[in-house]
This record gives sequence, structure tokens and C-alpha cells, in this order.
Amino acid sequence: MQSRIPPSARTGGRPRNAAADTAILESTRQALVDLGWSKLTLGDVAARAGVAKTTLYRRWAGKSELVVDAVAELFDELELPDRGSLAADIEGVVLQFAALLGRPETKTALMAVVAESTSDEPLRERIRTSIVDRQKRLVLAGRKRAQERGELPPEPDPAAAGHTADLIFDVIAGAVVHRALVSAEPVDEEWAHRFTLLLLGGLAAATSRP
Amino acid sequence: MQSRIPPSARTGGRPRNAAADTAILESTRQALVDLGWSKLTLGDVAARAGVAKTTLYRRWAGKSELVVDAVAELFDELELPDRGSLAADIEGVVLQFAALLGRPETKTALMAVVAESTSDEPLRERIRTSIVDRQKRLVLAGRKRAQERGELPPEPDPAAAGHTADLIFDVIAGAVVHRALVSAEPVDEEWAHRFTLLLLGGLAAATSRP
DNA sequence: TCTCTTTCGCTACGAGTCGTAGCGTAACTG
DNA sequence: CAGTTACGCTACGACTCGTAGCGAAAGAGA
Repeated sequence: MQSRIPPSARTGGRPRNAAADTAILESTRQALVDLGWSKLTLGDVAARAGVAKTTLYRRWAGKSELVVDAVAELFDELELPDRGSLAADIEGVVLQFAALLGRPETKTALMAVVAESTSDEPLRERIRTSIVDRQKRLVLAGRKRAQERGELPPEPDPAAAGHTADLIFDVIAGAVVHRALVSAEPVDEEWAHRFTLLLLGGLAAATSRP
Repeated sequence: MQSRIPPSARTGGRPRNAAADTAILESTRQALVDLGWSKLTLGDVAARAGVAKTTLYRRWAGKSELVVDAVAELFDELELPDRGSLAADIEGVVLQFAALLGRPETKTALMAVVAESTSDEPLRERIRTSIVDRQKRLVLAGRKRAQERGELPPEPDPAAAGHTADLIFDVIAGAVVHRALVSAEPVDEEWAHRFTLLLLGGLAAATSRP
């Protein structure tokens, strides 16, 4: 789960300064805001955090790994409050995700690390566990809640249920990311409402016809 | 529409070597395959294309602009053959788009230039006209065809029709990109079929309720 | 044909970044 | 106290960047 380079396994010796981790990750996010992904340098981050550049390289393998950790912390905020109905829950998660993507540090970092991950399998795995899975939980939780409400039928086949969840997740996350970053149009309440209507209609059709 | 730096406006003088453009763009795509976005250097591209590095800088402002042009050419291949039904048309465009995203050169380049564009407005505009709009045409053509078949109702309000097309486009393109690049799962015929079922159901619900 | 203009390949350059190595010092363990 | 590890600092070679300057090549117009 950690993309940090672990401290030496052997016992004894000076422990790592935990406060430095916090300062480094916070400085990374601030540097992303000020400079964007491509102009961000590890030397700059180190100077902002008040640590030596070598300390950074002792803890992270490179720029991508550091930025993944810095951005992943922001995804901890994601939650799924019960808004009473599946439609309201979907709108809520869409707007929450959009708010996260509205931040300049996530905007520039998220696409960049995904681009890097296309030719770096370990990095992709880190992104999956640190970022993607945290979003996916919301989809699974939302479905479970809707099934308990009776808004969605229970799915006996676990494999099919997994495929459906994967599909829904790609549709939600993909649409929001594309709207926010590629089309560069606002993900406001009206858009979220239109999108939710579309998705709910599709769900009804897809579940009635396996 | 051109992201290239235009040749000098004044008449006369030695004309630009048009073959060099072809060689440069082709070399750029090959370098993307071999090196990926982050390790691609303009000096390397120039060497592969058999031109001087300075020639590259005379025609393109930087790495992002060059890669956008190199990748945009691939999106010319996109077409929308009439497969007889809206469902078949959607599946066709999804699989076609997925095939494009399956290429290593588009995989690594597309996300990277979008990431850059989050802090570079002119670049975003170039991406929109060179790449995004070429995909969007397919959505508009598909809807028009479906309306002529009677599969979709005509939309009297042009503003609402535009919003709907934008939404559909973000859903299709976003879902395919997310599936292919973030989830890193194959966009095969089965997935395309499931996705099409979902989208068609949503369309039916969304158009019945304005 | 001669002149003007622009592009081309080539070389060279200062500036900046990268990731690492070496050193002395600080911090914690047994 | 001795042993071990993390830290800050400096310095380094290698690389990339984007630009400048040069002479030669390739067309347009007189």
C-alpha cells in the first residue's frame, strides 16, 4: 500500500522524521498548484519543505511516486453520505468527485500520473490502490445501499455483479473526468442531474435484461 | 487550426520541406512507442527524422504542440459506418475508439497532453480542435442517423440538443478512456455490448423526460 | 542570369535538472 | 558506551533545454 521507500528493516538507529513526510507532501501539492506537473522539480519541493533533496530520494523513487502519494491523501476525503435515494447518492458522489477534480493540484497531477503509468506497471498498481480503489468503494457502497432500499435488485452471480460495478464505475469516473478536464466544462448541479437521469435509466434497462 | 508555427508570411525565399513534416510526425509517434511521453526528447525526434533540432523548433513551439499534431493525425481514421441500428453504431464507435487508445503512442500521449493543457489554455484549444472535435462529430452523426431511422425523437430546442450531445459525448469518450487507461481492462466486444445497453437505456429514459 | 529572401544543417553555448556519492553530524537502541 | 540509521550539505557527471550564429541550398522576382 505504501509507495514510499520503506526505512531500513533492521532495528535501532535514528528514526525517520515523520513531520518531514507531512511537510513534503503538502509542499508537493502547493508546488503542483504553482508550477503544474511538468515544471515541478524535486529540488523545488525539497526547498519548500525545508528538507534536503537527498532526503526526498531516500523516501520516494521519483516524481511520479511522490505525486501519487501527495494526491492520494486528498482522496481520503471522499465519502458517501446517505441522501435517501440512489439518485441523490449518485448526484452527491458526482459533485464530490468533481469538487476534487476542480482543485488545481489534482487537475494537473491526476492525468499526468496516469499518462506515466501507461508505460510503468508498478506505478499503475500504486495508482489503483491509492486512488482508484478509494473511488470504487463509493460505487460498491452506493449499490449495496440501493439494494437494501429495494431500488436495485440483488445480483446472485458475483462475477456478473463485479462486471456491472466495474462498468458503472468507469462510466461515472470517466464521464466526470472527461467533462472536467477534456471538455473543460463545469460539473455543476444541472450536469450532475442530467447525468444521473441518464445513468439511472441505463441501470433500469441493464438490470431488467441480463 | 494549425498548431505549427507558420512559415514567414512574406513571399519568395526557399519553401519549407513538406516531406520533413511527415517524417517528423511519424518519428514522433515512433519515439512515443519506444520511450513514452516523459522520456521523449525533441533532440531524439529530430535525429530519428533526419532533420536538425533547430528545424523542429522553427515549426513547433514545444513538445506538447508537436505531440498533439502527431497524435491528431491518427484520429483522422475515425469514421462512423452505418451498421443499421443505433446500438450497432454505438458499439462500432466504442470499439473504434478503443482500438485507437490501444496503440501505445496514443495511450501515453493523450493523457499527457491533456494534463499539460490544464495549465495551458492555448494547448487545450488545440487539443479541442485537433482531437476532441473529431470524436464529437461521430456522436452528432450517430444521433442524426438514429433520428432519421426513428430510433430517437427529434429535438426541437437546439440548446437542449447541444447539452444532451455534450453529455453523451463525455459519457462515451470518458468511459472508454477510463476503462482503457485507468482501469487498464480490455475494451472488447462484450464490454462494448454491456456499455451500449446501459447507454441506450439511459437515452430512452432521458428523452422521454425532458 | 543575378539578386533577394527564407529555410536548412551544423556547431556551440549557458542554464537548468537529474540522480548519486561522500562526508560529518544527529538521534535512537541495546 | 558502541552500533546503526537518518539527516543536511556539497559536489559531481550526464543529460536536456531552447537559442544563436554561420554558410549553404532552394525558390521568387527583376
